[in-house]
Amino acid sequence: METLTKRGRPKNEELLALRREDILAFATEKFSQYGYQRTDVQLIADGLGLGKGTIYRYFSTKEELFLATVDRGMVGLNACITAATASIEDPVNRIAMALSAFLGYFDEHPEVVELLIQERAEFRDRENPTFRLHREKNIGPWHTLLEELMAAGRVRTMPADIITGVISDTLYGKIFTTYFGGKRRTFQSQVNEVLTVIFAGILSDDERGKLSDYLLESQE
Amino acid sequence: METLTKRGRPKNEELLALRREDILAFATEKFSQYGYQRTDVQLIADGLGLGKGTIYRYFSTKEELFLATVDRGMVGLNACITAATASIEDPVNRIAMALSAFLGYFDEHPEVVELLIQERAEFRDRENPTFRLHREKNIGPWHTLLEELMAAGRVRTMPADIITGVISDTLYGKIFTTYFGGKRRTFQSQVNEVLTVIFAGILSDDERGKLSDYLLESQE
Amino acid sequence: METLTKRGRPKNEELLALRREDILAFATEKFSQYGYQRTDVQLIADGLGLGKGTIYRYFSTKEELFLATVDRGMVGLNACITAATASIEDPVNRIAMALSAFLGYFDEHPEVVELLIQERAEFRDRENPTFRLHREKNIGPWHTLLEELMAAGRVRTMPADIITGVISDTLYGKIFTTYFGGKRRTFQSQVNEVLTVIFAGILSDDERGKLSDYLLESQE
Amino acid sequence: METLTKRGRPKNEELLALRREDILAFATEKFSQYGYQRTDVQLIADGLGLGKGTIYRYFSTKEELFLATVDRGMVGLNACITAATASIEDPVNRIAMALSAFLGYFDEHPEVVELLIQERAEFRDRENPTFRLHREKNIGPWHTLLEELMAAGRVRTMPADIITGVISDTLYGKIFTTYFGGKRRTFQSQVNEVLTVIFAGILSDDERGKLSDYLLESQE
DNA sequence: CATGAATGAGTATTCATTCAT
DNA sequence: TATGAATGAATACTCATTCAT
Repeated sequence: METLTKRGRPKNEELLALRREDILAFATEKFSQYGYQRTDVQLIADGLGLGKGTIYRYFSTKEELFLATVDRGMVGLNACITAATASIEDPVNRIAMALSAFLGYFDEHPEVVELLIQERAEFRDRENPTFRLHREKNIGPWHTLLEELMAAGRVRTMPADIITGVISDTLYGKIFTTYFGGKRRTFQSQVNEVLTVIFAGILSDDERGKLSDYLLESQE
Repeated sequence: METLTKRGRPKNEELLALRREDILAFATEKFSQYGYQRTDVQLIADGLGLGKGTIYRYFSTKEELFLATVDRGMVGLNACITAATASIEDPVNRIAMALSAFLGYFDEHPEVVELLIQERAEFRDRENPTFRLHREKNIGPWHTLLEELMAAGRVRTMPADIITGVISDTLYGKIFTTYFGGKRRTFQSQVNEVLTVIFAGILSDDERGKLSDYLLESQE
Repeated sequence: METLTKRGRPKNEELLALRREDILAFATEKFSQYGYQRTDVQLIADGLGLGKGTIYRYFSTKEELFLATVDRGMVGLNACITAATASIEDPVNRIAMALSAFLGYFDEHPEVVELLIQERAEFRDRENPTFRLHREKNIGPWHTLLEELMAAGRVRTMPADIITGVISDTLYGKIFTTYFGGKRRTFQSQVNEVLTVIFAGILSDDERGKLSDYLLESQE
Repeated sequence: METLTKRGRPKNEELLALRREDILAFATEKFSQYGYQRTDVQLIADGLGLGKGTIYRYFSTKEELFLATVDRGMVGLNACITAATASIEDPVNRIAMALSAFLGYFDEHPEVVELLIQERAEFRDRENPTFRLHREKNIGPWHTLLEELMAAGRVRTMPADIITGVISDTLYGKIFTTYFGGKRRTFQSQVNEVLTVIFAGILSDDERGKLSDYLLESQE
């Protein structure tokens, strides 16, 4: 019957989504700034000029709010990698761009690194950490790509998940340790270091000769 | 320290034996089990059969107690690496053994990984995270070693700190991500994966041919 | 009330029918089920398919809504007693029927017992508890009746309000304590127990011999 | 080992019990004054000059504290009845004294009535309401007594639990309804009313003639 | 008229730290 | 010296009520 005579204040879906995004953006900032435990929900509400109850209308617990910020961060990462690699034809270059986009995303959004670390520390017992859910959802095409490159002799033959595993470890290790002690090097040099070592390890002898083609150029 | 000045029979051996080390060992277990925030000092006191006030006689705050457990973990790591590499003559093998000992230490002491993560999450603003203090204290000889290997043409020429940086990132990334989602592979295969990729990246062409010599042998 | 002035077909019979009575009936159920404090207005609105604001259009506060449910319960009690005694000629029988109807009402509507208890607990400071307002409004004719019975020698001579007081206490005591610990006996046996003891106490010696005439018959 | 060398601040059992009693006494006052819900634990702590945490050292939840006050009230009731009936030889008189002591206890401790009502309202779902636990624990000897009186022909023959049930209902009804609307009559006249009606109902014809012997004398 | 989004006062409970014994 | 009783600041979450649409 509601479909016929819509009564009462209509809800504005668009506005709701905007508000949700506003809350997540601000909560991301605060959680990354103070850590999960020390971020009072009141602080978030105040900072947004909202009542605390309003926050709880959108996220029923502080934990849910926090995990939603992590998810948002990973969605952003994925979008960034997709955008960066969309137009790259050459598969090896695609991989290089993906690594670069991955590091670039966290370079531009260090707050997301904090969220990952906080999640790891405070919710260690979660069965499926957010980053892992996203990794599993998005890793498939890269495995396919690597296997094609192996077949074409451009990458050394080995199980694809060893490669993505090491890459993943390296990248996560890098973002964690980088922000562990403050940035020490430029984004560009970080990317090149990773590419230099990892590509040297996985590329076939032929491709290894062209390694410098895949590095970021100095932006003088 | 009592061993020097103690004369006569102490009144209560048993109680004297309960000291810093006992507290730290138990606190390590609990902090890694429940996380920093959720570990009550009371819990630690109870588990040791001590009064809460006694804990505070050894460590003046909970934070100090926690950081002391992290430090204890790093001291243990260093001792482990030193012991593992002490009798190895060949420098490349020493490096391989150090990597192996590093991974092996955290494999045997996953609780120390937790401590590092907890420290990172809860005390992000510390100027000098414990692991970094220890890294800086112990990295020097390895840089020297690498430079000698470069001079001898066994390792590709590049700044030594890039190599140790990548190794460090890889290792930390590995210990973090490994315990992120539960262990996925055996210790041995982890070590070999790391060695395979990293040594392929840093060794000179000659040495790369002998890569398999440095891997752990299957323990069938 | 609409029945007088309504002309033409109302726009939405169904919605008009949802009114005070529907809200009160549902609120009675919920208040008795969860207690005053733990019954959210939202719960009532949801259960009725109404907006929360709509509830507030009928009752300006939660307290007002609650007290209206208690009043409704007492109105129902009164109607029940009136109906049960309307056609009884013999005054002693009328009293027996009134007691029976009283117990019967709460037997059939245990939710009203809850409302009385909740009112007592949550609004103790009200000058005039709902049940008392109704008692005072309806007790007069019973006093008159008792006095006539005393004059006729069928009831022992004593102040009528002592009798109604004890009866009232007994009945309220019974409904409270019955639902205190779950029902323990059948409605019929409860009525007979009360009648046995109370009538034995108030009836004259002559009438006491006929006591069994006033008891409920077994419904085998 | 503690038995030998007792270390640390010794606990003073006596003081602990005193403190517990102080807390219960004050909490009884406040719970009966404001009701369970509206009594802030802070209010109790403040009123006692204690920290809120101290209250929680003695009672781990507000609910536990509250239920302990109810239990304390029932223990007091029992002690009062025991003391009042201890030296009474005549069994019928013992019963009269017990009823009198019961009503007298609640007359002197109206706050306990409030606790019972609050318990009923807020914890309706408890399997064993406090008053019932105590009733069941203490009712046995009274049943025995009544059965002996029946055998001796002093009380009409009927199941003893019907008598104690009606008495219990009447008494609880009286204390509830009395405090429902404020005291209306003196303690003495209440007792006599109850005795008059109930004893008339349960005593044998012989004993009924001596009913006035069991009533409280006017205290001119 | 009807709605439900927004609000924010209100509250039980925890736990690091102190200090009297 | 060792203890553990006492403390009170800190904080997530609820829900009656309002009011813009």
